[in-house]
Amino acid sequence: MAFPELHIYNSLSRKKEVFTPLNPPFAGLYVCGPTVYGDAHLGHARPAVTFDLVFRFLKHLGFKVRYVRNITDVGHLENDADEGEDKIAKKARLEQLEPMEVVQYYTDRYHQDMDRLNVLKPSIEPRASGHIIEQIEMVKTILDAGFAYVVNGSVYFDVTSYHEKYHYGKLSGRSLEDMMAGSRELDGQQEKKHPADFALWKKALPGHIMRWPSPWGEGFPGWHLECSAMSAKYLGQSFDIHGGGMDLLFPHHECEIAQSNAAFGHDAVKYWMHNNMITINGQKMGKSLGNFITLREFFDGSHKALTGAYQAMTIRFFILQAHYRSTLDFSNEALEAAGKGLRRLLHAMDTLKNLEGSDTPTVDVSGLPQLCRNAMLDDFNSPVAIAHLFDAVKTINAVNDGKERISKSDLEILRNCFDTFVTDIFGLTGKDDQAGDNATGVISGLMEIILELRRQARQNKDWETSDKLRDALQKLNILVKDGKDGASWEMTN
RNA sequence: GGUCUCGUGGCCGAGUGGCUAGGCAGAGGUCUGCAAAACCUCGUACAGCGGUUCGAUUCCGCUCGAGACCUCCA
Repeated sequence: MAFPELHIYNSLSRKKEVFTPLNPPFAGLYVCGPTVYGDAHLGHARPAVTFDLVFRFLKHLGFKVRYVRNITDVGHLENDADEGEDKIAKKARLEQLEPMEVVQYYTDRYHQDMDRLNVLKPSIEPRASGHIIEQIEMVKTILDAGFAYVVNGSVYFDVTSYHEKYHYGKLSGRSLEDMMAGSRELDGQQEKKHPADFALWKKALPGHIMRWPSPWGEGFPGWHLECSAMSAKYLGQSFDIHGGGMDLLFPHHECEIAQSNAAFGHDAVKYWMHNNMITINGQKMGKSLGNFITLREFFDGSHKALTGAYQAMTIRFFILQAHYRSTLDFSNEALEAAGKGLRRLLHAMDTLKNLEGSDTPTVDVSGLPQLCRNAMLDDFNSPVAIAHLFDAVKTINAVNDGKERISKSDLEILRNCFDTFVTDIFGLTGKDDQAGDNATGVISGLMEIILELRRQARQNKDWETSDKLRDALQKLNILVKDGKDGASWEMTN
């Protein structure tokens, strides 16, 4: 089977490259998932949606994709005054919970958020805590290869000796000398031979709750090891695409590269993809800055910076309307704009269902699928593909108004194109995700009754009753839309 | 300080050496009992200053400004 030329921007080469899978028709994709010690915020939605798009599009192209996205439940070290305390462990102690209880709680909530964003589940979602053995094995291999050393029950990666044979810093474009200058006093710094050395295995202090036995004593795996170990386990020692946020490029991914080379003797990853950050007031939204808004707060509008609640689909569309390598600035205005645009797009899809073909067409839309496809083949350029779809929206409306005519075959092409791109690839749906299926059914039943009563009132020119119903419904965020063929309604939060 | 991005019309955001995306807002219009919704029409913007070029928003240099990474971060 031949695949069309997909161009992917590779962070390693800093340019777009033609995607050539290692083992067609298979494609391996690994993405750094969340550390589950808090609710996911808008920033977490970016890689989730971005690589969901990659996942969906690769499948659309005919690849058999294995998508691995990990859950980090061992926690990374805190580098503040807490002397190397594990994030998960810290949260656990504060809340008087078992560490795994915290992990379970936030993992479940993460899944709920992802479901609402219509992010497909990855093929495998491995947990770091479930792969301690694999990580220990990898540390052993790196030690045997001579690229690590043991100090005091901890194992450190020896960047200096690694750099003699390989190139440490090739992903981030840093030199060892620079890192020397920029280093600062951290826990364990005295134990390291070089400031850039990083922990593969860390000895657990007495108060540390999360700990596992190892050849070097009780401890826990280093910050970067889990991704190397788990990607190798599920995708092999060489695989196609590794993704994650730009902020992980250094040191996390740089260290992953070093670990893989040290352990396997070659690079593991062919294409590195990095999504850019979401900003708020021009600044990165992030945990450390405390300027984040959780997805749940968006869904229910409870954060004080929000002027209202936003549907999950609005957030998804907002993200897709920007290219994944650009920063995306959040504001209420921008989100509202996205929501309205999305509604227009979905509304046109409805209209499309009812159009009829003509034998004397005045428009030609047969090129649309190729335009959308080409945009996506060019480094997943969803905003351009969406722009093409909006051009088609204009045509759809014109046909609907009787101003233009479309051929039956073009109509079929249009329907397929919207189904394929809007629904399958962009994962945008019009279904209301706020209420459960049961409640939704009841609501639409009630609305039918109410609108029928209102229709009767209007027939009798009883405008007072008609307007009263309309206004009352509006207060419940239900918008009544009077059209030529009667009224319809919509939830507007 | 080091490494690196970016600066597009009121807002969000694509893209390109010449043919000047798209969405939202705004203005006008169609429809409507009114309104809303829906639909149609309308905007030559690319930080500043130089340079290369027949021609630059797009290439180069400088200035100014913003941001990311260098420490956990998506």
